[in-house]
Amino acid sequence: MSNPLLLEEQLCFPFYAISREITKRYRPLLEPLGLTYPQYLVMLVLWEKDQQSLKAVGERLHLDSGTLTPLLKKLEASGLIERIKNPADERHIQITLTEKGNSLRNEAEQIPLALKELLGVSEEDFELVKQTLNRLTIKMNGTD
Amino acid sequence: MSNPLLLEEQLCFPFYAISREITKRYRPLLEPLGLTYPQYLVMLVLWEKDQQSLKAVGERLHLDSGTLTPLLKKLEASGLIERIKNPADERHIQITLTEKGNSLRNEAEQIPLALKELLGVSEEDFELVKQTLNRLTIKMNGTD
DNA sequence: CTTCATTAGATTGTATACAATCTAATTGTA
DNA sequence: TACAATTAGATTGTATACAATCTAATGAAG
Repeated sequence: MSNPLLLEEQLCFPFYAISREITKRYRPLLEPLGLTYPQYLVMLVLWEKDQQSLKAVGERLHLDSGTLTPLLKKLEASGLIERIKNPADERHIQITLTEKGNSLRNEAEQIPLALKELLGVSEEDFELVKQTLNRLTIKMNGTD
Repeated sequence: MSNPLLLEEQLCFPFYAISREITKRYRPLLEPLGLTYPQYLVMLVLWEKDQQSLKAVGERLHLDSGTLTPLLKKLEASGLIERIKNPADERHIQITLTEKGNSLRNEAEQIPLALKELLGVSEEDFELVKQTLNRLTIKMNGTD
């Protein structure tokens, strides 16, 4: 029986390491767009569906207001989004893409393919990993 | 052809989300030991092999001095490690476990199993994911 | 022996994460 | 209608990450 405290035995570590590695490889692709990786994720969510509340975006990305409030303010300062209180319920803010935020989508469209090439992962591996992770996510959520 | 900018189409996002979710689930297990998750990883590395330089630990965890210096100072403040300049080459610091740091290992030994149960991942899934990720790591490193 | 390049850590500045708390707005209910 | 509970965001405080820069120590070449 091997040492259960070996780094390689932990499921956690590969996720931690790979996640950071991927983020790092996004950087040069996102820099021309003026986005960080979490900011890019927020933009993805908004490009899918404009005009969402902070809470809705947060649920999609599993991020709370402590993370999103400053991040959204930065995107607002960059002129990509607007944060407007919902008149119907002033507790909500509506996050809306600006013209600039919308058109940034065109440039972003090249990123997924460019990243795949940067990672050097084959299409089969890509699909295998995606499916494996989806299974894992479902299982993990099941214990919530 | 589906939208390549869909969040679910990104390989990146599951890693990002799962990695943070796992870290979150470690928290209640590590809190009694007075460790954060990255601090726990450093301790794992030191329990494997005591007396390493910051650089060696960093290479194992893919972390640089910008992250490790403050983290190691916290572990030192907790009395778990010592940071001593190597007399043979004063550019290196030797990171050494204290008595307390060594004995913490006994309490840590229960954590991997406890986490597995917390995640609710079957042994087969656990192995499948581990192998899939190892393959991916190799591929990714291949492009370095 | 000196000087220049290299190396290991430390430091600085920016950007997340996230628990905990706070505040204002809304809702449920006696 | 009052008023407690709930809810959405904002704020605060702590702990990473990491690029970029700095510093001190070592090594290499002339």
